[in-house]
Amino acid sequence: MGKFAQSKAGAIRPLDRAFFNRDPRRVARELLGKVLVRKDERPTHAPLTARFVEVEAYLGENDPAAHSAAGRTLRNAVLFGPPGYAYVYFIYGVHYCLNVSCEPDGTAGGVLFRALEPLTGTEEMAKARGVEIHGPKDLVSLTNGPGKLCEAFGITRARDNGCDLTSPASGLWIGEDDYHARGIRTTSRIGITKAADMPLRYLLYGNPFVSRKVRPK
DNA sequence: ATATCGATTATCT
DNA sequence: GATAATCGATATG
Repeated sequence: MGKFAQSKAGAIRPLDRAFFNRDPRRVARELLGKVLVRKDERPTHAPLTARFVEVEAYLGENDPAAHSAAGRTLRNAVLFGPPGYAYVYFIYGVHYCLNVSCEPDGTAGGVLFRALEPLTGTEEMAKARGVEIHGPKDLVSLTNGPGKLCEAFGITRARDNGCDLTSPASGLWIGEDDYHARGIRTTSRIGITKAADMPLRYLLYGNPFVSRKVRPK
């Protein structure tokens, strides 16, 4: 654990598949406060953990902004499969983004992971990101964006697309501890042009690790 | 503080 | 051949 880690995670229990076998809006809201875990095969290797503070729901074939809007392709096949699996895509020729599939097999729908609050393994995350951490405020830049969090966790399509996020055996999974998420807000989604006004972005209001600030109204 | 812009490639039309 | 669920750098108020 890095010397600037802010909060601790208690014992982390994996979420079950039923958690993801629901409407992506419900999954998105309830993912806030849960924990993303990366633990690779090396026994001496400390796990990377970080708490969800910002996600977006994508509604499958009825959502013009979703990658699944035009039907199943090789790229988006995971979204059409069973719930609880990682959909990783490559964007702008530069970045990876990570989603979890939702709803039953045959129904597309997913949640994009937009920002996390790092808990443990921050030194390795900084190394993966190519940044230096001099103080607590620098931790923000590790995981406050969908491309950044993938870089911090070493997530690529070749390595992680299709992996089971309900199983610690997969090395990348989602769990819960006793943390209770407070101050959930919704806004429109970021960076899209179609269906840009739907309020499907979920975040912890005031949390410094979200990708963009939200002004009070 | 906000705005604009270039990078770089898998994927689909 | 065009596009893209981003990021970091640079410019400007």
